[in-house]
Amino acid sequence: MKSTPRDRLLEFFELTSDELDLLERLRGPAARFARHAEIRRAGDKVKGVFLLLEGWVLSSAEMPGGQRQVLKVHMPGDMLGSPSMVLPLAMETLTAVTLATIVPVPLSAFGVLLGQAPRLLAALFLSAQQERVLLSDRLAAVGRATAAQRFAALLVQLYDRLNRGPVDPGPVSLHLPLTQQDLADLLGITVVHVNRVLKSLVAEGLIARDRNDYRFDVARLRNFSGIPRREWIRNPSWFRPGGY
Amino acid sequence: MKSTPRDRLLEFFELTSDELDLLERLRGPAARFARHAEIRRAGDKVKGVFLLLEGWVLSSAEMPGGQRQVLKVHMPGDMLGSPSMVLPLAMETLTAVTLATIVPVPLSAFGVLLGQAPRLLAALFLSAQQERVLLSDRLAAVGRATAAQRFAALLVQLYDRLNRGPVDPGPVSLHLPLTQQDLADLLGITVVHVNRVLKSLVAEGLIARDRNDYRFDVARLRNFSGIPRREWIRNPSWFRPGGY
DNA sequence: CGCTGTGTTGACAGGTCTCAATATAAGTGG
DNA sequence: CCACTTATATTGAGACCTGTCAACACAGCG
Repeated sequence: MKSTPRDRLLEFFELTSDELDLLERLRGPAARFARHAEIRRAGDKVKGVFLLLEGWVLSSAEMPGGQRQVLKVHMPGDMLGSPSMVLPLAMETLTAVTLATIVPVPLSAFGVLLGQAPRLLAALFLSAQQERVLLSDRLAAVGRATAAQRFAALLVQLYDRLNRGPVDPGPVSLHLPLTQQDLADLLGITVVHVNRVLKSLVAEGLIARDRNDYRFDVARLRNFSGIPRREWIRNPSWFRPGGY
Repeated sequence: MKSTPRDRLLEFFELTSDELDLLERLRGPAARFARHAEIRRAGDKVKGVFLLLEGWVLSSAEMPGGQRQVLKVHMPGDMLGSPSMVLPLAMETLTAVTLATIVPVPLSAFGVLLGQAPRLLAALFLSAQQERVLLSDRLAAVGRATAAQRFAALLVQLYDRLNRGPVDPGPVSLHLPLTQQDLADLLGITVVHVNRVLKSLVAEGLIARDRNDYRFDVARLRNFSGIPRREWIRNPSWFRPGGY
């Protein structure tokens, strides 16, 4: 039961099959990218957005010193590169972390979408607001939490995206196809320090780790991270896209 | 020539006067908030969004230890609290930093807006993407830059919002109605450290300061900060909201 | 005038980074 | 399948940035 772009658009309210079909028709041909391949670089001219069908992708900003800050871990169903839609030159580099299947959506096609399917546009609008919430949580963690708490927050956030249950379960396991360098760029710390933080979290019993497989108690780790659980609205009564 | 909500919505393309009038009609009565007054607290039930007509407002997330991370400095014309639109409980606390005039927009009214004016919705969608870009730049600065660079980035970003010229001017001056505690919560550092950083930036000649008035060379400070200048699209050819 | 918020400074502790070396896993070409 | 190369992980020592605690200066306000 993997997530698709449809699922992501249906996050907040239902859409008709006509609306969803429109999205399908606008798709370009799917392309595959190997691990570590760059789908688009920051600074490239913006030609469109991308739908992620399979695999994980990182979007990151690059600093002058060659450092990078990973902005988001994208999973199947995500729309990639949408913030750069308002820019002539892309702000984020998109890098595959696993073998990834991607469908480019040219800006012209996206314009049609926005013009012809107001309810779809509304879904995209709410989705953009959701992304702002997630980014804000990341900013709060990076700005005001210790490295260990940031890692805890990351683990929990990734878990939340993969399992959207109504309540926190007990111990769970999670496989991350990310290198410690990826984690460092995600958390805003050094590779060396990532390693030390992992060791200390294991020592304190907050997580268990075998390679890239992590086991932890969601509620306990979330509490440790300091980032609250986010509940999302669903079919809000105030929302009537498409008129009465 | 102060900015209004109209200006913000017109950032990316033109709107008809009918569309803008719709927005005006949905406004509730304006309210005023004194310096340091809280307009809404994180955790409050989300009842709507707010339009900022006058003054500056901070939106911030709060951490368990009582710490806070300021997410954005809002200026006249901004829509406040929109990320929380997808949440039952607000994620950000909104605090006036100057005497502020604010118009609440209930969610029901906002729903009407989204349903009846697809072009307005499109403008809001692009605006949300723009906010994602700005938030991402902040995350990159907080995650991968020194405290001095973060402050430089903040100064330049605030300048950019107040003066949107096509090219970086030479020396400019800027008054910030923010306490050093505000700056600390914005940059993810301590008040004490803010003070030290300011002193060192002055010592190196990158900024001049008199109280809350700062003078600096925009291009030089931007270069020091490591955050690139963002150019925004305007009337993109691909964008045809409302159909053909 | 005294209170309170804000700014400033110093000494010290702690978290994180840098540099550097080694270990382990993964990938490649023969 | 092995030998080699490369990527990734791990560990240590010391420097640096930033935080903590505490004291004092200064400004705004009643």
